[in-house]
Amino acid sequence: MPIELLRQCRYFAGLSAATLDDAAACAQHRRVPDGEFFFHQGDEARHFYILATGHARLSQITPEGRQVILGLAGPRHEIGIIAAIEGAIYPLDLQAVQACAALTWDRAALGTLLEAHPLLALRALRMVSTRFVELQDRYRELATERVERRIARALLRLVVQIGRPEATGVTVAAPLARQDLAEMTGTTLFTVSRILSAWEAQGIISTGRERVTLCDAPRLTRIAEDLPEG
Amino acid sequence: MPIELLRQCRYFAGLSAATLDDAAACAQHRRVPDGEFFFHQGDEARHFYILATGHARLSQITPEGRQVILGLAGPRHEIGIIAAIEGAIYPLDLQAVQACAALTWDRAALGTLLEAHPLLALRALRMVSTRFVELQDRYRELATERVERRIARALLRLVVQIGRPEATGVTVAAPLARQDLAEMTGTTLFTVSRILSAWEAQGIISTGRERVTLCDAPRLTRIAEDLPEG
DNA sequence: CGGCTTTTTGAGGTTTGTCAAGCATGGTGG
DNA sequence: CCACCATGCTTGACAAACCTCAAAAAGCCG
Repeated sequence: MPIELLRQCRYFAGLSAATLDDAAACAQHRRVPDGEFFFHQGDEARHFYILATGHARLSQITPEGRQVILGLAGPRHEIGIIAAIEGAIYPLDLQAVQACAALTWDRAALGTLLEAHPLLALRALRMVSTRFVELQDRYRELATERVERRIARALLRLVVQIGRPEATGVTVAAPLARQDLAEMTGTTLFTVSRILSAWEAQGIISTGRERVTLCDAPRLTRIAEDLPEG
Repeated sequence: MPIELLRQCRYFAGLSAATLDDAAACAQHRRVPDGEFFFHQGDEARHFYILATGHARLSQITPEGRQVILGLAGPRHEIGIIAAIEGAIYPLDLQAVQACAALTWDRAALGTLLEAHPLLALRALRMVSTRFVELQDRYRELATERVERRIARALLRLVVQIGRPEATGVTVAAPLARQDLAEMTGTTLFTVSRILSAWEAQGIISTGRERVTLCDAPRLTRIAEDLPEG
């Protein structure tokens, strides 16, 4: 079963059976109940995780106590490869927003794996680089776009990343409060509420308590990209 | 001479003489005149650079043509390790803001080096991770801080990174227009101008055309961190 | 000096944040 | 099953931060 998960995640995808076997052999299982933290910002980075079930929030806290959500992770997502680096510390919090199960490797296991399979080091580099580019794009977005478009893009990302298809549209499969969306887009829960209400009135989305369902993706994409109304 | 530069930059610092020799052996030299581009966003990433002299701007362009500056690079800075990854493309522009000289490695040389010295792959991972964390902190800053504090922090970073000590303070050693600071902090040149004028009136900085000198670093730090006036 | 770019400053408008009050929702325990 | 409660959500009024645009001043270079 772990092997299947490895095969499906990007980090191990397409690697040799030997590599997967080695990786699975030294993996451990960990369960984290809803609301609990996998780790905190500032902790020494001892473990690399691959989520099997549940969703978790990647966030930072400002010195003033304000939270910034950098993303949500779901099944098959890799988190904390920084643990491969000696002396590294986690740069953010990872908190379960649902009960989660994950595979995990400690530094020793990771070190052995990377030595035995040098390709894994390049994969790690590629993974971090990819994340870096994504973050860079979001930095640009935050620096140049208005709130409505930022929320539109955040929602589209969430739907792609952790969406669950339903009769009326695609629902974000993790609990998602207005406050969460605000902390993802650098705005306030009030502004998010106003914008979601407006979209709901136009039939673009349907919402509920901690729930957002995207009904008209093309329309939201037009808002996100500022294309002409079709 | 190249070896000396390698020894001083973070990526190669502390590595064995054999590694440095190998790296120097396959390095090439490149000069880039003021205003020209090392590479463009979207180009296939073929080269890794270490700047020897001059300063260069890391920037992105939005689809609407608005520029966002992600940082300035100076001597000893490493840029484009992403070239180690097959098929990667540069995620940003690198443009000389002064005449620059750099050491550069192409993908083939980089591949050979990384294979011969596996530590270099982990170093690369560490470097990208460090940059990632820095970017993440700036993302948080942009999401939560007001303009004045963002400009204060940007200026403090520039002074640390590429500052040149002078009689009256520390000057940012690259040409730095109000527009540049605006594009670094997600605001407009008008707002930057107003804020710099206010700081100059208080004796915190002194400015000129495309020049900023920090005179009272503790005071600017208090603005950046929102500490009480001392 | 003359022409170019950069910078300053002002006036006015828009977006967005702040705060207060009340409403909806979903779970819980009687 | 229903009342209750905690939590999340909505909406309004207002204020503040910031942007936009215009015009003119200042600095630099030939």
